[in-house]
Amino acid sequence: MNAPNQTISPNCSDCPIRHRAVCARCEADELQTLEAIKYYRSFEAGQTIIWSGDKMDFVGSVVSGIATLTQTMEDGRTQMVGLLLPSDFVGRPGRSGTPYDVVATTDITMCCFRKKPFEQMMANTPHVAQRLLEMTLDELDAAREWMLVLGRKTAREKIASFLSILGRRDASLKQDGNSGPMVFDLPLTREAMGDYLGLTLETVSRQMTALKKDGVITLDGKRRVTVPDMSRLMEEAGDDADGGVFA
Amino acid sequence: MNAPNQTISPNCSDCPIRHRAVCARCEADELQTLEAIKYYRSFEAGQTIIWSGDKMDFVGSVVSGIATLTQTMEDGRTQMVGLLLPSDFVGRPGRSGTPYDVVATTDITMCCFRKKPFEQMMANTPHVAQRLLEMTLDELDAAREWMLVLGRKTAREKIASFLSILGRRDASLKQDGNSGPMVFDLPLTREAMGDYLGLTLETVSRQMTALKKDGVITLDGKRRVTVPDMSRLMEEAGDDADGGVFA
DNA sequence: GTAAATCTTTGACCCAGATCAAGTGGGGTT
DNA sequence: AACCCCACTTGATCTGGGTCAAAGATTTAC
Repeated sequence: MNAPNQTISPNCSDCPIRHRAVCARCEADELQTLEAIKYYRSFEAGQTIIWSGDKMDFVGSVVSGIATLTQTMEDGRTQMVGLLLPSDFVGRPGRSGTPYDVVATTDITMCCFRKKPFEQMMANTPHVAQRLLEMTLDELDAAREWMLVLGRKTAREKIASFLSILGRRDASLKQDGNSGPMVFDLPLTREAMGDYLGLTLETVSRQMTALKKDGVITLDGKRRVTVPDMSRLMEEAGDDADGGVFA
Repeated sequence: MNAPNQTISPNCSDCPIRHRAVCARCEADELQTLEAIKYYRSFEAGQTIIWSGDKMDFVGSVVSGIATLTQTMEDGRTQMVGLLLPSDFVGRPGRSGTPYDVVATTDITMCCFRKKPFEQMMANTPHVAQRLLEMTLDELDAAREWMLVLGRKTAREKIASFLSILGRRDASLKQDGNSGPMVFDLPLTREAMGDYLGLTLETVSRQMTALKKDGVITLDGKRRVTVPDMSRLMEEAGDDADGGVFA
């Protein structure tokens, strides 16, 4: 269906992901194999990277761009079950398929490893399996936190939770020393936000407007968000002050 | 807070969990250590096994009884994020705490391993880490499937999804050759079901009545459910015929 | 530069599920 | 047997968010 570009790159120095993903250890001696089997792959905005049920012959990390994990019912209702931002890992070592679609929301580049050799390497390198386990536990925590959002929060709280998570993710990526107001771009349309939050796009729009009116956020255009007071936003989200995990 | 009973048992022959959990391999040579450090722990219905935020110094499997994983907001809204049935594994190797409460719903017995030695063993036994990873991926799939339920399904579909998952879990435990109608007991109150499904207890009750009236299920008392036609139930749940994963 | 296609906002109305408020019924205890 | 305690059911009403519809506002295409 999609014919992705595919380029081989000899080293990982341009991966901005050392600190989170597996790729983080590309230079460790025992992982030189990773370096050897690594390749880059790009997809255009809107392309489906993997279809639900398809076999997936690689694992990898997002280098730049954004993708979503979505589940769809026969009648078209869809729920986003994950958001892949730069540095996030995709892949299910030991599994052949995915139970959800992976869709590029923007143009996206990924750093990939073919699954077979990756798994082989995993079997020989205990700490990689442990690292993978750790990442998977993070994702599980995030998914469970999101269950609370979906099951029990109001529309306003859902939007605030989303913005809060996104803002924190964004800040940690660009290593903001959280000084001053937080500014970031929404990587999703109102409809995609609705699919993440279990809301309609109209409700998303209305609640964004309401948060703006109440001074919780500022909008510059439709997509650029400024949060003058993070703790205020988290209060709106109904979170404990400490905030939560989200990958 | 809770002072659980604690008994040391010399072997795992009474664990009905060989096929799923880590304990499954108690007899493998390389895992004799597991046998050595194993112990049993019992909790009464209603006891909180671990409080959110507490450190958790063990991992283990449920031998008998049922426990729930729940998250609670300051104002008391709660969302169940997982259900632990016999054979399910609890624990976060490499993590010190849990981000949710683990509560015994019935009297429960668990087969536990102290975390330190368990982790040590994990580091030396690659396939255990891989097994753990696999189990965690299962849980992640289940959590994501549940996100679709919470975010996009109607009350009736939620109830049907819950019954369908529970019925299948129950059948696989007692190795039913799915012959004839499926019968099982609800391990949860209407309120707990509501907390799982993001509904109020009244809505749960009403939808149960409606499913009964429409012949999708039969109720014997409040808790015993009969499903005459499983595919009918799954249709009500809005699932693809193949059904989904749930741990 | 204008047209077409999106994405977003806003308004009017409606309905599924929440909330509030009585009941019902079974299982213990004395 | 009479009482209590809980889990559960059922009814009446309310409301947050969905649905339907119609404009803006941006971006893309030619």
